[in-house]
Order: sequence, then structure tokens, then C-alpha cells
Amino acid sequence: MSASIEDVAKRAGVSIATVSRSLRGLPDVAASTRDRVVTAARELDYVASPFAARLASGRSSTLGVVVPFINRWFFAEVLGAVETVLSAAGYDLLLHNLGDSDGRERFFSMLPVRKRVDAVLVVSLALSDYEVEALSSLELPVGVLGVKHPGLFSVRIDDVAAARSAVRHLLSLGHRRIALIGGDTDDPMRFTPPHHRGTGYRDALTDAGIDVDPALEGLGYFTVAGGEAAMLQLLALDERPTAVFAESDEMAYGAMRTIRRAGLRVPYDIAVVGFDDHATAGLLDLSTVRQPVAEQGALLARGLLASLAHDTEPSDLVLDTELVVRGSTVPAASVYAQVGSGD
Amino acid sequence: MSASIEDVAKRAGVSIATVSRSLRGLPDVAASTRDRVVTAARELDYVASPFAARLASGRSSTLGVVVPFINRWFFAEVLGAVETVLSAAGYDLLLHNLGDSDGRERFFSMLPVRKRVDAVLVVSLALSDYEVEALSSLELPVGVLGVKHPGLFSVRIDDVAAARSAVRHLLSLGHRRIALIGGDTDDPMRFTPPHHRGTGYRDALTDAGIDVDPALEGLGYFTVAGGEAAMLQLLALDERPTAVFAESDEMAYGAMRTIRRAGLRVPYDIAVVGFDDHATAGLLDLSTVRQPVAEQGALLARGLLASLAHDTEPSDLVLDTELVVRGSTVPAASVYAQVGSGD
DNA sequence: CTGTTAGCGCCTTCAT
DNA sequence: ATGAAGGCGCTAACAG
Repeated sequence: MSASIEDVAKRAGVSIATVSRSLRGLPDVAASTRDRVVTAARELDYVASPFAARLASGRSSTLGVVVPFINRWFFAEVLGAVETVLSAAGYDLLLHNLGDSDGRERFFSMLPVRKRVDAVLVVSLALSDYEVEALSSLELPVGVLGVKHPGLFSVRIDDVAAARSAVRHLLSLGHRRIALIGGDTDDPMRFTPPHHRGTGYRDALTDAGIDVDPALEGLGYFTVAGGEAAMLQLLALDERPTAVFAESDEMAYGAMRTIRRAGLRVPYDIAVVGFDDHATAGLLDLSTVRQPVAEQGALLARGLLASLAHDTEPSDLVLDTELVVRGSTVPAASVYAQVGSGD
Repeated sequence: MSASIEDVAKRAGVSIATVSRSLRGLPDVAASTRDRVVTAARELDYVASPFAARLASGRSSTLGVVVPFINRWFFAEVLGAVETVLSAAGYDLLLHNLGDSDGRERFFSMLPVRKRVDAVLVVSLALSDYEVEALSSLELPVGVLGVKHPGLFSVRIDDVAAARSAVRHLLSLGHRRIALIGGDTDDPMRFTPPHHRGTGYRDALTDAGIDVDPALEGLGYFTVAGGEAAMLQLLALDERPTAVFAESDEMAYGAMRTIRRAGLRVPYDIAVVGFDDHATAGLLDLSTVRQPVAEQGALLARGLLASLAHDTEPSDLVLDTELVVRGSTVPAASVYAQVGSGD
């Protein structure tokens, strides 16, 4: 077996208590003593057994991170940022991927993070009362990304306002018949974005005095393929839209593809705005709403770590988004005429 | 605090040893006793403290998973599959994302998984001797995905053969001037695919009696943007290629985009083959080499778990790949003529 | 089949 | 500034 604290103590000629104090950087240790201990530890290639330390201290230096689908761009991006923060702080990251509603149910009923993490970070789930209660029963700091819950830490963007700004952009270009490609608000996994971004879309239209037309709202399920299919339906309408707001860039990609396949041009026949500013949005010249993805994850992770260190109160942080106008949006065809007539 | 094993023991009227045995499903416990214990545990909402259990047993029921970049499609896909297997088996997953060569260096020198996992799973890294030695020093089962190392478990595909089949496909269509868009073989992160797939490309050409032309090998860095840039250079050649083999679908997407932007047609002016059968390859009608991504992760995870359970010997599993021909590859223009002339 | 009893390796008072 | 000693909560012989 590898070296234990006692081996180090013997080699340094001190007690195990002093070894513990020295190696953890606690005060009240003579510099010379600490040096001897550190040297001995290095020579023995010693690292403390985390389990023994956790059992004795009650702290686990571990964060539980819960994501709905690890293999989607947004979640992977968040996870990467969280991992960076945690590993820099010497924390372990226990990963839980829900996958589907069964996995979700299993997670919240079993709570596999019980007695093994100091805090939990949940990404982009609209939590039910039951789920919030389950998390609260852990009596740990809990952070949620994307939603606000009383008593929980949160970092998010204002999805409603962000969506509104995207649709307003289209309105300002003269578009009046604007479609929505969104997620399923009845999805069993209950993501937060579909609700909020859909609301922002409708708000913007209403504010502009335009009636909301349910026929213009397609379901894209946050995938490229879904965006493609949704756009196909929209093109089949008697009066097709002149612009589309997709609740994610990936759905926007699908929509653009369908539009072009139908022999129409983006943006001249149909303008498209996405949401996220996904890595390839620039390449595809897609106008979109940029949100700070990694930053949300990093800030939430840091907030939780800070709370563990100083017992801070739950906070709610709302980050800014930014409309990025690229080539996929231009004035509606109808506007050219109006402008030409000097309106 | 929450209930401990002693609370359960008292409530069930047995000793803590019996509680331990009952709850872990060990033999030699009377059914009636076990029932009482299980009931008591449920009533108290008891779960064993993993740290105490780990300290006492020496087993951690935890796997360390190391990925180069969590936010790339391939790794996220693998990670998802691994997580599914582990959580089903009651194992915890400790995630380590290397990110860059600094992170990599840090991981292998500090070995933050030390004393906290039962096995380690490393994804797609060409390990240096030093790194293999570091992993071996853990004296744990180690699995690597994508490469073979003596003494380590591995699951992989035959990258050389797979790449060769893709290039052969182009050759069989009559293409003679075939470009490669690959990863940087000098990349400090040293992925395994660039080496092997590049070799397969060159082998296929050589086998067909075609000289390998370094000018036809572009660097796409496994990103869409990189593929785009590499293709731009290839188009600038005096004699441009009639076909391209990209070592990943994402690079192929970039290449296709550049080709079209240049006013050329895929596949008629330039045929494109990718690698992976990425989720959107079908949508983009890209011919490619399908590899079982999630399956590789799942099999490796299961192999490691099996090794923990039965102390099996390290195994090396090579999974099949499959050439998926779609619309991005057709016979070279030159071939039409030949066919037309009755050749 | 069940109970007793050492540890597992460290942290943390409490003394000194 | 350092040491001694009692847990932390469980597992794993060993008895019986």
C-alpha cells in the first residue's frame, strides 16, 4: 500500500496531527516543521486518503453536477466550464446525466449524490416542487443554471427579454409574418428555454400590435433535424412567413437548410434568427442572440464554492445577452417597396 | 445528521454487522431478518455513508473518466454512454477534462484520481511512456479508448483500415487526385486519429499505385472552421483535387461549405467523404465511415467493471466500422467520359 | 445465521 | 507550536 499519514509523521519526526496541519496549510505550524513535513511527504509520494479525510471532516470537496443530456452543445459547454473551475479549486466533479425522464425520476428519487457531495449544480431543468424539495432535503447549497428558485443559487439569462430582442430585430426590419421554431413545452424533460423564449416571441409581436398566430409556431425539439421538419411545415402554409425566430441555433441551421432546399433564399425570401451564438453560427452567417454559456457555468460553480467557504446566502445572477446581426437577416421584401415609395 | 447504521440496527433489533450484510445483499442472512432491516432502513431513509464504506472496504465504487475536450461531439457521446453504464451499476463517475496540454500535464503529474477511484478510463489520447507509467503506478485497471497499450484495457476501431476503405471508395469511383483533411499530428494533445487515418489514406493511395502528394494534405484541426480553411488552400492548388477525405465529419462539413462557396458542386466537382457518421451527416448527405461511438465507451466501461468484479485480464476489443455511401460521393468527372466511351 | 471487535486513515478538540 | 486520543461510519474477519 501507499504511504499513510503515519509514515510521513515518522519520517518527519512529528505527530500525525502536525502532518495534517502542515499539509493543509493551517496556521500555528513552525515554518521549519512544515518544511520537514512537506519534504517527507514528497519523498514518500504521499497524498491524504480523501475518504478518510472526508469521513473525519464531514466535507467531501466534491460537487455533484446534473445535466439533462451531456451530448448537447449547451450542456457540454457548461460542463466544461464547471469542470475547469472545480479542478482548479481542488474539487472533484461527480457527473450525473439524466438522459430521459426515467433517468430524471431515478435521480430525484434516489438522490445518488446523497452523502457524497458538498453542493449540487443542476443545469437547465425546470424543477418541479417535488424535485426542489428533494434537492432541499440534501441540506446543501444547490445551484440551478437557467432558472430562478427561492432558496437556490442561480445564474441565468433573461430568456424572455433575449427572445423579445431577436423578434424585435425582425420587426424592425419590416417583418410582420414571423414564425417561431421552438422546443416542446410539454416535453417530459421540461427544459426552461421553450417557455421563456416562446413568451418573448409572443410579447414582441403583441407589443407591435401583431396577432399571435399559432399556425406560425413550429416544434423543432432543439435539434437540427427538428428545425428542418418544423420549417417544412411552415413553408407549407398558405401564407408563408417572411422571417423565422428559432429558439436555438441548431434549429435555425435546420430551418435554413429546408429553406434553401425549397429553392428559397436566406435571408431574401426568409430571414432567420437563432439563439445561442453556437460555435458555427458565424460560419453559417446566422444572426443570433449570444448568451454567455461557459460563463454561466463558471459563475455558478464559483458561487457554490464561495458559499461553501463563507456560507453566503443564495444569490441570483442574470447575465446579459447580445443580439448578433449577421447575414441571415435583412429587411422584409415588403419593406424595400415601402422604402422605395418614400414611406 | 441523517441516520447511521446504528440507528437502523437498533430499530431492527439487530447488530450493525447484520444491517451491513442485509443491505448489501450478502448471503447468510435470514429472509425475515433482512426484511426487518430493509424496512427499518427505509423508514429512517437510511443510505450508507460512501466514505465510511470506502475507507473500510478499500473499494470506492467510482470510476475516473478522462477526456481531452468534453465539448467535442465524439467525447461527449462517449462520456454519455459511459455514464449510463456506470450509473446503472451503481458506480460514481469522477470527470476530468484535460482541455489543453497544461491540463494534461497537470493531470498526469498530480494524478488527481489517486486513492479515489477503482479504475480509470481514458478517452482517445495517444499516451506517452511517462503517462502510461503514471497510470500504471495507480495499480488499477486502466482502459483506453482508441488505442492499444500492453497491459491496459482497450476498445477501438481500426482507424487505418477504416480510412483506407473511405479512400478506396473514392478510388473505386475513379478519383485519382484525392486530398486529405486531417488533424495536426504534431498537436500537443496528441490524439490518436490523425496518425492512423492519415496512414490509411496514404496506404490506399500507394496500394493503387498513386504517389502521395504532401500538397494534398491539409490541416483541419477537427473543427468545421478548420475544414473550411484547409479546403480553401486545396482549392488554390494549380491542379485541384476531385475528391477529399476528411478525418472527421465536422471537417468535411467545413470542406463542403468552402467548395460550395467557391461556386463548385459537391459531389460533381469535388466528392467528399467524412469520418464518424456524426448525427447530422445524414442531413447533409455526407458519405462517411460510421464508427460505433457510444458503443466503444459502453463496452470499455463494462470491461473495466467486469475486471473489478472478476479480476479479468486486460483485453483489446476492435469494433467494426462501416462505409456509409450517401450523396456526397459520385464517380469522378473523368470517369463519366470513360464510361461513356465504353471502357 | 448473527454478534463482537478491530481496524480503515484522517481530522479535531483538548492538553501541554 | 506540538502531541495525544477520541471519533467519523462502515466493513470484515472471527466467534459462536
